[in-house]
Amino acid sequence: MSDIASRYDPRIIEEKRLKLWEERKPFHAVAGRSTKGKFTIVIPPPNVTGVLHMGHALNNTLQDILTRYKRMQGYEALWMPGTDHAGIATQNVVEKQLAKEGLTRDGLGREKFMERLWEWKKHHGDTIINQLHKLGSSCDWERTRFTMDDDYSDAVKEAFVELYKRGLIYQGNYIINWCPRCETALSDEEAEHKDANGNLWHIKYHFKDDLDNFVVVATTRPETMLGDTAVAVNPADERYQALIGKVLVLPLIGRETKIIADDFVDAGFGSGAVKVTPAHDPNDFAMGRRHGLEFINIMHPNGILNRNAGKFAGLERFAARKAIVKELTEAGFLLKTAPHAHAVRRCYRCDTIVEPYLSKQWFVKMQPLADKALAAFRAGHPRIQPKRWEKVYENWLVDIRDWCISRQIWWGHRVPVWYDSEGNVFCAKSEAEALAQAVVKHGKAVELKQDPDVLDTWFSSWLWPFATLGWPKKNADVKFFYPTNSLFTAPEIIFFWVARMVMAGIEFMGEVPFDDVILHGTVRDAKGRKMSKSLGNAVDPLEIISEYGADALRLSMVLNSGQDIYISNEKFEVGRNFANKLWNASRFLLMNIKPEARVNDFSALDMAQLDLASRWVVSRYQKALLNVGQAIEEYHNSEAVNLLYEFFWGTYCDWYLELMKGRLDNVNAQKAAYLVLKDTLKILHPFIPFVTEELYSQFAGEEKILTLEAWPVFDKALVDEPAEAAVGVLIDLASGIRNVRSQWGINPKDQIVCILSADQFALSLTDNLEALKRLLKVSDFELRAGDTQIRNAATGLAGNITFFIPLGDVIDVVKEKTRIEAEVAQQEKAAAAIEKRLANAGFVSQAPAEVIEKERQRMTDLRAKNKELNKALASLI
RNA sequence: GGGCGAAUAGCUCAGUUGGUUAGAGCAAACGGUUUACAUCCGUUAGGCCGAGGGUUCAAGUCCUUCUUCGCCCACCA
Repeated sequence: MSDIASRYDPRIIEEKRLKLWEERKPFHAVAGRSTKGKFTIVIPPPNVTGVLHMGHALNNTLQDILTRYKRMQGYEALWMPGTDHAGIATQNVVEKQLAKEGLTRDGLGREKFMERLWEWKKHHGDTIINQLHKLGSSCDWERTRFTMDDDYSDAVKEAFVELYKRGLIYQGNYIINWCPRCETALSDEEAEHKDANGNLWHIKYHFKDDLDNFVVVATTRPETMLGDTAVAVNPADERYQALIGKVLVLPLIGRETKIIADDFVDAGFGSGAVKVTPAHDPNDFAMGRRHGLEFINIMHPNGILNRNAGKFAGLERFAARKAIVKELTEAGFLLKTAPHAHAVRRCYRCDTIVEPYLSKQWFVKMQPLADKALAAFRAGHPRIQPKRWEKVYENWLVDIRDWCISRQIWWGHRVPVWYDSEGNVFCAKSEAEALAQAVVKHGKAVELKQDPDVLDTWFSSWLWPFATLGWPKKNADVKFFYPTNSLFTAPEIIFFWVARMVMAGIEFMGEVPFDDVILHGTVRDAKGRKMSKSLGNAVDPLEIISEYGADALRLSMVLNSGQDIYISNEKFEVGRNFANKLWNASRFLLMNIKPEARVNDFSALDMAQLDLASRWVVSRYQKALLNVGQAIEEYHNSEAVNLLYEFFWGTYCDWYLELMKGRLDNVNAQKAAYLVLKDTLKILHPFIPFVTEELYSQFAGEEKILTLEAWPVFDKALVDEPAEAAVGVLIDLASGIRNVRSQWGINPKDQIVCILSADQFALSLTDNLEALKRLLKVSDFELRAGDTQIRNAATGLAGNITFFIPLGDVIDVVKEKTRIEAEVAQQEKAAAAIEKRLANAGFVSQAPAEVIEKERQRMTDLRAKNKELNKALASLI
């Protein structure tokens, strides 16, 4: 240990710790093992296609902090890892790969395509899990789950069949969000609104019996006119009342269409007349149903116009738009084109503009589920942090809409529904069960065909908190670890995932799946932009780990976590430097303390004989321990790290270790120094697991798994307010003077030793030392001049009082004078302000007595301090 | 269009139910280092707390209006 390197190298140490964790598997959680109970977190399963990015790094660091902390506290802590099959995303990846080989999924066929998908999963599926290891995540890796594992599929089928039985799943023809590129339905959440600058085209629809006159309709999607089956006006709109029922002729294609009246129409918008395309617009669909209109689908699923589009058939939808506008213009039907900003829905996976499309899909009836979730939420479950998201969550539940869960892709859980030749539906967990149902119905075996569609990825993820534990089996894990305690995730998936997990939890387990939901910020670059591959501003966590270390990555990220997190390379230096400081402070101790000073706990300290500085640092440590624990419990991680940073660096290293240097022969003090640092390593461990565990092991003389060591217990008896006050004064005094710090010390008899440097101002401190002596009740103290520097100066300039002042310091004395003068003025100003306040009749009559007393005391203190400062000032000149 | 949030030092943020002279880290400038650490130590400078109005003995903190930014939701063709 004495030849321990003076610089911390995270690469070597982290690799070593990771190997040890792999061998010993310390993160494995066993149901029922701890008497203190469980602590459960489920990981937000990253997409199996994913590679670790900064968002994951933050998310997983936060989870790891809490998991390690709870584990140290004696809870049976389970952090459940896993990945999500990410239906559309994964299929897209593999399709791209196929495209490179000149293959398509249709060309390959469902079976072969699925083989390719599984092959891909086998080779690339563990990438992100491996990367999570490197971050130091203390997941129970043996339990790693994938949302398409066999037993997980059982859970998905169970959920579907159960909801179907309960009447909460239905199939129907509705307008849904359709992505023509992915050729699948999307849920409302998967079709994101994005602002776009479009046009509002005003088109003339002429009357059949009066071709010279016309009605003007405005549209942002002129190609949909090919599917128009009515024009609607508001029944109260006087301009159109007489025209209701009249027949119009659709431009370009000549189909006849009627004017209908519907309250939906806003007379104030555009011309007040709306073209109605029931098969290609959700509102028009509703109107179509109300008025019994014809539904004309003009488009193939891939966005190419079909034969209902007449001469425009075969054109892609936007090419068709262009062509139609051109023809309308040429034929004189286009009245005007006005620029129009509006929101367009886009596929959240491929950003393609979504087409409202009429098709037969499976839906979950959400109202009954949402009602229960809402009731639970209003009873306080789950708690959401930060609180401002609570309303967002609540509003979504209030305005709940049914969930379209079928997808026309292949990668995913197949809809567990079979049809007979007549189209009868048999919903069952297996084909055999479906067949049995069919036999009951028909009295004989018939041939069944399974629904070709798969389920929305989120239909499996919403079961994550209990399906990962083994549900629908009622095993010990489910019983012990459910419900989970905390869920850490990004606000983006509050609807996709969080709200739906709550619903599933209530529906299938009878209990909300987590107590707390912590929504953390987005990781951004230094300029505040979201990190993205396309912007090229993404910081790769793996690069940071190899350059600065995983500990540095974690510490810096947590330290910088406010609402959003702004990341740039130099921020990781803070974390790296901290780990190095920790390394060196430990090195210093190990080099300087005797073996018998390496004691186990504070009971080994002889408190009665302990020097002032050690009593001080022990007391400060106890307070840090208390506050850090509290901050972690409240999820205020950045605060916890700040406290630790300040305590370890600012208190322990900058002051205590420096004071220690004067009395390295005191074994009792060595014990204190050792104990405080050893415990500091413990409370730092959840944040920076690698370096702390390595050093802790060095201290122990054997390899330790720090997350399995007990969290230190706060001991109120070790809090020593007088010692804190006394050393506080010392520090106050010393801080004001350049370079005095290392010349201050407290000897084993609790006497202050002041070795004055070549700084004349220091001499003036005699007065302050007298005051300090009184305060500390120290019977005698030494004033000793003489370090190398002073001696050197003295040799050259003996006999002259100015020999204490090296030439450059004259300027410093002047500076010091200026500084004190400014301080005096400032304090006088403050004292005057308080005096004024005290003279204020309203203050005296209305402020609480203790506030007044405090203010009085403050004023007295300020004035007294000023007196002292003035004296010091006088002695300067 | 509806809702939510933010605005404090050059940057990132603290600032507890109104009650010290508004703090810290980073960056900057200056200075230091034979003796754990230059990934170190010290010092300095830098703020009408976004703007206006109000409540109060007292406002960074509470109320109100405005400005700017961010986020979420949304079927006005």
